[in-house]
Formats: sequence, structure tokens, C-alpha cells
Amino acid sequence: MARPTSTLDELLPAVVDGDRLALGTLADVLGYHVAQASVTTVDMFERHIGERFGLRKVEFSILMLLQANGALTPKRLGQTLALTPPNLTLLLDRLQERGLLLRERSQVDRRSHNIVLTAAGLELAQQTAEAAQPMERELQSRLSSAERALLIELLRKVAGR
Amino acid sequence: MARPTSTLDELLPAVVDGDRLALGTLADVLGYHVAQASVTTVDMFERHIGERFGLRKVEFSILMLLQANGALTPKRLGQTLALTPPNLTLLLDRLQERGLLLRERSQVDRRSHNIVLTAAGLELAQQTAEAAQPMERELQSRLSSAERALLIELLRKVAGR
DNA sequence: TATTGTTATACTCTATAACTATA
DNA sequence: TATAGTTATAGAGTATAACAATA
Repeated sequence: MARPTSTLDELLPAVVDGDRLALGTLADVLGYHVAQASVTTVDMFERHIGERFGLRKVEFSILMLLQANGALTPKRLGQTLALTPPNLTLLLDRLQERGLLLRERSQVDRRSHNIVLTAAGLELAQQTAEAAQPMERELQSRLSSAERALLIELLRKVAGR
Repeated sequence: MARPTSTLDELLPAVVDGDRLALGTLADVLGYHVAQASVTTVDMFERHIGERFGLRKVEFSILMLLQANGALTPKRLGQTLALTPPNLTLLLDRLQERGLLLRERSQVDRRSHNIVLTAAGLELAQQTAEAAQPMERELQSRLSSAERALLIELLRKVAGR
């Protein structure tokens, strides 16, 4: 698969600057392509939502899940977003300090909390949900609407949940 | 989209534990699905390659790119893998300390380096490339061969490079 | 005893700024 | 002046272990 490595400058670099590298085995490694695609999606998120609203990706996801489901326990948020409990505690601290959500101790099981969006949190959730639309439209230059739907369906199969 | 939030425990949680949460706006955010899929692919990488060979994802990618292209400059590796120069310097230090690669100063442009796999590096590249095959086969339970090929093609469009 | 969530801590990952050397 | 790479530093992200409160 590889051209043999060489110490001779006359033969190097193998490809001129600006060309794409041969991927070799990576061409068939799904995780590599997922990681490369995430460079694009993370950049888009930062430009459309992250910088504008001072939100990290996971914080945005938490707002969206609370908006869509109403109050949730940290446990369920953590399961859905693959966050460890200490990590989630710090994230919720941060959002609570910004006045976006509240922790209410459950009356049913007093070990558990219900995380509830405040009015400000609901407002920010609505604003960022709207900002997500032009973000997704920016993808239209790379992906048709049908391709985009198909891609999401395939990614959900990989995620398996 | 959301059931109104409530402080009344009798109505909470909105969904019982174990059910999937409503995604709301997230259902149409490609980046969310990319991130969720990466939970799966990262886990697979760790089990098949990361833990077994003591390699991080990016280190594996560096080995694969050097295997497929022969010697490369840090600049080209960084462009391909979206790594900042300081980040890459540390990664190359680590791989060099393990005896997997060498930095050779270019005779053509003495600012530049050629990164060359050692015999040990080439050997490890071959071993990990082989280990990637059962890793990809593990995906067959979630994705047909055709779906997998299509998914990779769509992810490449999103990555745009 | 098991579960929910927190605190304490550390390690990895990534970014920015300032620097060296070469061009 | 500009570019390739390094050093120094800090911040963000994520993990484990030990703990408190409750079931």
C-alpha cells in the first residue's frame, strides 16, 4: 500500500503541498470519516450558535432536550448525552449560575432531581433552536436534502440509540 | 414542540427511565448525530486498537497516513488531521520517543522536516491496520456493507476534503 | 445494599502567544 | 517579511475515586 519511506529529499514530499494525502487503511475506517465530518459540524456550530450565545455543544444539547421533554433528571440527561455524573454536575452548575435552569429535588424520590428550564432558559432554547436552522441550511452546499436525511438515518444506526 | 415544564412531581419525569428522550430540534441537527455516532466509533477504536496498542486515535491516523504516503512534513499531517502545530509537535515527540518515527531535517528547505516511520513504526502500522479490519466488521451488526459505503461517501461530502 | 448526585482530583485534548531558524 | 516548527502556558473536556443522602 505504501511507497517505501525514504530519507532522500529528492523523492520528498511524496505529494506536493495542497494535494490530498492517500488515506490508505483510513479510507475504510468509519471512525476516521466521522471525526473528519465533525470538524465541519463543530466549526458550523461554533459560528452559528457557540460564539453567538456563549454555549458549548453539550450545553446546547441539554437545552434542546429539556425544551423537547420538559423536566428531566441528570441521570437521563447523562445517559442520552454519554456524560459521566461529575461532568454533568459541573455543566448543570454552569447553566444554573447563568439562570437558565433550576434543580428541584424530587418529592417522589428525594435522591433525584428534576432539572427545569427557567423562563430565560426556555427563551434561550427557542433562540438557539432558531439559529440551528440557518446552520443546517449551510450544509445544503455539500449535501442535498435527501442525502442529509439519509446521512442522519445511517448515523442513528451507528449510534444505536 | 415541548410539553410545558412543570414543578409538579406528579407529572415528572416526562418519560420513564429507559425510554428514549424526544430529540426535538436536535433530530435535525447533523452535528448531534455525528457526535452520537462518534461515541460508538470511539468506543470501538479503544477496544480494538487504542487499548491493545497504546495508541490514541490521532496517533493511529498519523501511522496510517505515513504508511500510505511515505514520509510527510508535519505541516501536511497537521492540515489533513486538523491539528495545530503545537499539538502535532507533542504528538510527534511521543511517537518518536517510542521509536516509531524519526524527524529528518529537509535538505531542500531546512525549516522543514520529513517524518519517517522507523522499522518498528512500519511494523506497528501494519499490525494496527490489520486490527482495523475486525473493528470495521463489528459494524456489520448495525450497518450493511452498502450502507457503510454510502455513509462514508456522505461523511466525506460533509468533511469536504 | 444499591442508587442519585456531588466533590476532589487528575489526565487528555486543544488553542493562543511568543520564540527560533530558516527562507 | 513570511514560513516551519517549537516552547510555554492555559483552558476545555473527560475520567476515576471517595463521599453524602436517600431508597
